[in-house]
Amino acid sequence: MPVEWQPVQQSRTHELVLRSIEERVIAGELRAGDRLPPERELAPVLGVSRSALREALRVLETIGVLVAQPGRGPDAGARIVRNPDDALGRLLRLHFALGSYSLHDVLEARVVLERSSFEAAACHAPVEDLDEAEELVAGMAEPGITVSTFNDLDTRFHVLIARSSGNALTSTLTSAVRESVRPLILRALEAAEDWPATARALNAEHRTLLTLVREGSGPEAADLVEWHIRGFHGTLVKGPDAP
Amino acid sequence: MPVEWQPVQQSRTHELVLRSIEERVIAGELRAGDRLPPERELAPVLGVSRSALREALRVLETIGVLVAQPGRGPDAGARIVRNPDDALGRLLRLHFALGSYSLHDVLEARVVLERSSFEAAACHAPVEDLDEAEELVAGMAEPGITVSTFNDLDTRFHVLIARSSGNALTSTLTSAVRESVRPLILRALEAAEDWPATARALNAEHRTLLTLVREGSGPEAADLVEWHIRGFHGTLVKGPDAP
DNA sequence: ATGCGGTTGAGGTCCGACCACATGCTCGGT
DNA sequence: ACCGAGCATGTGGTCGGACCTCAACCGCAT
Repeated sequence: MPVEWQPVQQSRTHELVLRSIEERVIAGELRAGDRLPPERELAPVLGVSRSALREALRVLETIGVLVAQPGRGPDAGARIVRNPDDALGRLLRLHFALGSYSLHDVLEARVVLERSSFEAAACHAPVEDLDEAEELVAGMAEPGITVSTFNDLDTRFHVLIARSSGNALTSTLTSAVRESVRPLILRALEAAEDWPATARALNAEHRTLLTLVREGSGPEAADLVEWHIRGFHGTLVKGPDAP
Repeated sequence: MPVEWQPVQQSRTHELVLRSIEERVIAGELRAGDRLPPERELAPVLGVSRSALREALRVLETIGVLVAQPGRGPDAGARIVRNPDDALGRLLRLHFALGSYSLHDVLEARVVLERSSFEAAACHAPVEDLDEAEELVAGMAEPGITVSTFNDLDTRFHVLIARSSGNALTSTLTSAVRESVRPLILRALEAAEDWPATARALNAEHRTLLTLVREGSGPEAADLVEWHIRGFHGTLVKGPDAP
């Protein structure tokens, strides 16, 4: 009485290679900073062609686990690294574009993640991060600021707070989720009726948020950022979205 | 007075291909279900070799945006799909193994995400999902259950609730985060002093959680799941972790 | 000692060939 | 007319070799 019939997946070679390297990483035999043997050596050792190996390496590269550099120095070759942010960002961006996730889903995720970020940041954010955030807010207060620059600084503001919360994982997730809706937000801002007023209003919230974080008022900051995000997304769905 | 000097990034060919396809996806020209031209046609059109194209396709495949099947039917060839879960799972698993994220980070992320999941599930989870969850809980109550099976069912329980919350994004994230610590949890459970008692205690919490969700008590369910997860991770850090 | 060019080894790219597989069609037998 | 065996075709998957670019290194000439 088998519970379920699962399709027996024949493995393509590069998947085998991938699994092999993956296992080494999970077993702790490969750690950040380690170097892999040159492709031309590793391929015959694994018993596959260089193409197959290269495809596996490429996958690891897009996951943010590997970087490769030509040349000869100590930095050359394939090295294990830890750079999840880009990979996660691209992943969510594409899937959001494909409609795997609705705008509502992203909104809720942002609220949940950023509430947590701001609450944690209020507890233990380094002052230098807050000073940097201050500069970003100041930058956004610039009169005559373009939509694009504002969007840029806004993203960096939210991501910075997430990073300063001390939690690398939620920081990465926050960043990726924020990135995934960036083009949408950009379009919405461009369609705003009174752009300077909108910018001023949004930035007033940023300033208040920063103040709350500085004085350690975690819950208040969390509530405000939820309101901030929800308000923002509210203008999104009412934006240039009537098919 | 240039604002910043940015390193001019020479792009590797497959990155260009990737960007090109990515743009089509984001622009909405490529949608889920669409098929790409055969590799042998597409490569010369893009002006690159098949190898370079294949590397780009491989990347898209690991992101969960593409699947490829040989053969000739209507299902053959490269098709755009939406399957973010595996990709995200592998990504977090590897990065957790590499130490990009501490156990504490994962704990906090789980708490935040699953609180949200359970709260939302209490509001609008389909009854069939809850019935399925009921079965999982019953399965975990089985006397003499092995650690491995329990871990399996536990994972499915949490992921199921996340999915039934109606938010695809937080569901994916929850699932991926839970998966990333699965081997760790497995080891911790195996090291438990009184395994049957531990299993009973954990499952009593599951049952209560399910009841709370059924009766729509969102906040209570959220609080309990936070306690549930924190307690669990508490045994983790005190577990077989003394080097 | 210094500066410059060749050498070397790394990844990046390309090409051409073959393999495995599933579909779809043709052809022959019934 | 029907039906099954078997070949043709088109797809991704794999392989091996060749060449390119790049960066460090070595050694010669200044």
